Amino acid sequence: MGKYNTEEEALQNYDSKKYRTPDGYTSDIAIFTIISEDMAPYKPPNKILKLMLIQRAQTNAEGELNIEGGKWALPGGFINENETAYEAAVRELQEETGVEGLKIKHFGTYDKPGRDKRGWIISNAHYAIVQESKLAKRKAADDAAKVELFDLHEVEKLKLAFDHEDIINDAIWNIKKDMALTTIAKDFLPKEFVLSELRGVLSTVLDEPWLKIESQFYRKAPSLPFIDKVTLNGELKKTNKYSKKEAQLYQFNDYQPFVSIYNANY
Amino acid sequence: MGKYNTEEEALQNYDSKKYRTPDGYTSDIAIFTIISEDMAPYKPPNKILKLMLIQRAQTNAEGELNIEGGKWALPGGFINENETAYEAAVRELQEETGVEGLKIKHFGTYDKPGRDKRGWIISNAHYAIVQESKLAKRKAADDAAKVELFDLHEVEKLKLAFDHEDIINDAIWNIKKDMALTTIAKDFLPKEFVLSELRGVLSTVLDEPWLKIESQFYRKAPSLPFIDKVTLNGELKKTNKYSKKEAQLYQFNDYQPFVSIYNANY
DNA sequence: TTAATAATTAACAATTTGTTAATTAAAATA
DNA sequence: TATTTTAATTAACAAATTGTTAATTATTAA
Repeated sequence: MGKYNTEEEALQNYDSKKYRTPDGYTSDIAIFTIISEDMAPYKPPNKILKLMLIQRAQTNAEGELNIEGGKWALPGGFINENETAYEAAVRELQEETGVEGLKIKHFGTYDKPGRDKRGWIISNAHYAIVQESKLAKRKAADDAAKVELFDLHEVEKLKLAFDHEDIINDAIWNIKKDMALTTIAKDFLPKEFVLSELRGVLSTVLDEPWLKIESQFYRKAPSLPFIDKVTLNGELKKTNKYSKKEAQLYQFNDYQPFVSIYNANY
Repeated sequence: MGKYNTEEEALQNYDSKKYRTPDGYTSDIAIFTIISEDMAPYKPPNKILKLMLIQRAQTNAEGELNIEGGKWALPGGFINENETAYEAAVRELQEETGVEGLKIKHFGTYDKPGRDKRGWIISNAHYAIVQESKLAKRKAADDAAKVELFDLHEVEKLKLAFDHEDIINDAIWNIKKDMALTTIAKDFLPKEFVLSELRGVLSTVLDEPWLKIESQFYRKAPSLPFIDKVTLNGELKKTNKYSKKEAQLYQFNDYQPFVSIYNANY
């Protein structure tokens, strides 16, 4: 027979100090945006994937030297007891950039011993997709000296804090995977878009022959089951935003594509 | 000028108690196996996906009432300061089942406030794939009263501890996704297998027409780029293990298939 | 008026599907 | 021994989809 007869008694006696517990629980966010460079009128703009990073301040609000000060890092912060890592990421995205209601996804946990000199600190990594326009009102937060958007090849050259180089590489890998396997492309696009815009977004991360060869993409795309031609009272809705001839507008529908390696095209 | 002039000084002064920290950091593992039921000689066996669960003991080693005692749960335990969640999962898999060197994958973090009555306890969820034969030597561990393999539809009826129902549903969803998109089927198969075995493994979790319709699967499968026909000094290697007529043996190669929803077959 | 441009359609051979049927080899049965 | 049964494998063929090249369609710019 045990010392405690009810779960209540056992709970009251539970000692969380029996095990060594983490010194911190944090959320980091890789914030991606795709910027459009207008090359010429009546031409689809160049699209480039960018990652938002902050430069950690040398000193904190109290004037103390900051850990990993001066290095570039993913925005993020400590998780509160009454929220999940995901909720903290949403909150921090709002705090860091002032934007909300965006696509955000947890993709990994980083807990390698020694990753943070301050102690046993666990990071939950998320990526977020933000429309370029919304990032305009971004502002430097408490700990951030600077906020900047980087090309992915520029990121490689930066001095990054903690294990953020690993996290960023995983984030990029995850966004590529999701771009190929899910309809997240829609989070980088306006509600109604033309095929060249869709191709531009996909091309920022994917490098497959069916995408690179224009004619192949344009022949297959109109019959993809998860996008529809936009109609306006029975008429096909078209636009001249990027071309002289009118181009058909498309929008994503609710179809959830499911693919497999066993019936794919190779 | 800050109070500290070097990072060393700042670090020494860093107070991990400034933030509320978690009360525990754990790893849980959904251990899957596929059991083969021989239906008749010269017939491919029925394959069924099973999940290994433990029944939490009513009392612990000290005779105290156990939290969530009597309920079924995923095996798992506390993570040590000097290891990652993944390493803890590997260690615990070894402790629980005595097996090692298996496919194991982290698929989620569970940290909803209130998920564990003992406090702010975070779980990192993994799934593992274990050959049925290796599970034979499984044994009940410290906290476990019983260890059992369950069909997925049996699991739904069990009283599960903590938020393990959510974790298990996510584990099943992840194993389906990975079965469709990666070559993990190989972890459920012998090194050399016949097409009916491969189809049996895929069918335990997938329910697509190209798989259900026998003739379609058998016509397409031989040309999949990630499996090869096994040869033995120039000759095709065949077997009679499940059929009267000899069947071709196949093995996975290193080809990493990459699929996308934009050039899939619908 | 003409050239240039991006979107779109057309055309067609090559390949891949979906489907049904035939063939093969060994075991089980009569 | 002859016949039937079974699972694997091949064959056959129409339908659909690809890969590829070329033509067509509105515009704008020259």
